[in-house]
Amino acid sequence: MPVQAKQPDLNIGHRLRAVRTQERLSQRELARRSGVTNGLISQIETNHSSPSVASLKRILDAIPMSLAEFFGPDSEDRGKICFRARELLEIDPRMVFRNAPQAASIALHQVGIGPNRMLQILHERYEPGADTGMEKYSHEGEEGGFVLSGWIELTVGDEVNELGPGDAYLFDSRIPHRFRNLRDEVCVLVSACTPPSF
Amino acid sequence: MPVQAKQPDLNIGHRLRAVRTQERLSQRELARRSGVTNGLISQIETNHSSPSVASLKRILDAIPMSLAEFFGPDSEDRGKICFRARELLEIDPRMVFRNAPQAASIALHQVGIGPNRMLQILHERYEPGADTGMEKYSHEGEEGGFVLSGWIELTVGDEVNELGPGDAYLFDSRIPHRFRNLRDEVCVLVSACTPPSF
DNA sequence: TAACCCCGTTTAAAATAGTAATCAACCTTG
DNA sequence: CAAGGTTGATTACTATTTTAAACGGGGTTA
Repeated sequence: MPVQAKQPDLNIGHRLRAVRTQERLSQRELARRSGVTNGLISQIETNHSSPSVASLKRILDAIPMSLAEFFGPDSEDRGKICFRARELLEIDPRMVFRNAPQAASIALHQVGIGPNRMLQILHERYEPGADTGMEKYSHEGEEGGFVLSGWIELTVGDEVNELGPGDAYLFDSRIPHRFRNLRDEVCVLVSACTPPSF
Repeated sequence: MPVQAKQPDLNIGHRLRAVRTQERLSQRELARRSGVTNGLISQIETNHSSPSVASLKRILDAIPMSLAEFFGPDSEDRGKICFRARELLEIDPRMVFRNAPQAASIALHQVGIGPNRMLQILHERYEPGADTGMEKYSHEGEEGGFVLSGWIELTVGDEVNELGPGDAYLFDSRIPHRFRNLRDEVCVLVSACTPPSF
């Protein structure tokens, strides 16, 4: 039986071993939980066999970890953890919303500084009349938020809604979208996107 | 040859057909570009065969699309975008914080339902004395949040901080962490993590 | 109608993934 | 040191994927 490395670029074996050991599981224990044999896990981790996605899913389900997570990018860096209210990074809205008619009346405060994060959290404040303009489309990922006070009109694709306190949103960043404050009252919200788009 | 559906839950076939047709490619054309046979693509799309990850990768490379993208949230699915305050999904804190001494006094409301999202946004409410317990370590990704009112003690690794209104945090989910409300006042915050861990 | 070109599906053979069992090596504990 | 437990790796054997080549259908053109 010739033994040969099958997928040098797609190192499933290394990744699987990494997640398994991080979970402090033995091959046998993971095999028991996932319903495959320990031999298979050994072969996968040593790249002696390239699993079917069905098998890989069964194994990851026992972690549990999604296939998307498994194939996703390794997060690496660390940095500051806590940020005081006045430490938040103020961001110029005109740098973000290029063609916004009323960008000046938007205040953005970002949690953390590094561009190397997977998650970007913003405190956003929209004065009456504030308008981001229709953003063509940003990068892959998702964007969501939670309205704290006031009202904001959110346009995503051809869907339009006005959200109030306690309301929230979540959408695919690739769809063109726009935020507008139509009311006389300031609107405040907390948003998050992944990965950072600016 | 008995024909049977193999993976009803993990509908690779449907997904692959979706991305292929969106690329305006025929099975044969995609087969030519990826180096597999058109028959295989047909069988995968009809769920008559469950591909190895190696095969799936070869096919996706010809799109091109990463495995993470492929298994990520459906780029096509019509997820809801806006969620009214009372539509938020209430989550049982005991399901999230397994060994929490005071999990019952934590209220969690999630934006969106699907487990297939890249971004999980939560509205969290900690009663006085609430405690998540030290979470051993969750999965890869980042976690961040923004304190709206009250005070919360956040322990990440060996770093301890108490955060108040306007303060925020952001850290690597793999580091053990804990939230505790030491005060007499309710603490409310909005958090986000990527990717979803539950 | 026939001849052609594309499409997606199906079929028998070849290649490979997956199983069950065994192996040697490493800890513990007595 | 020996017994009993664990670990990860390896081996024949079986089940499944994957290939290569057909099949049947729907257009277009002559």
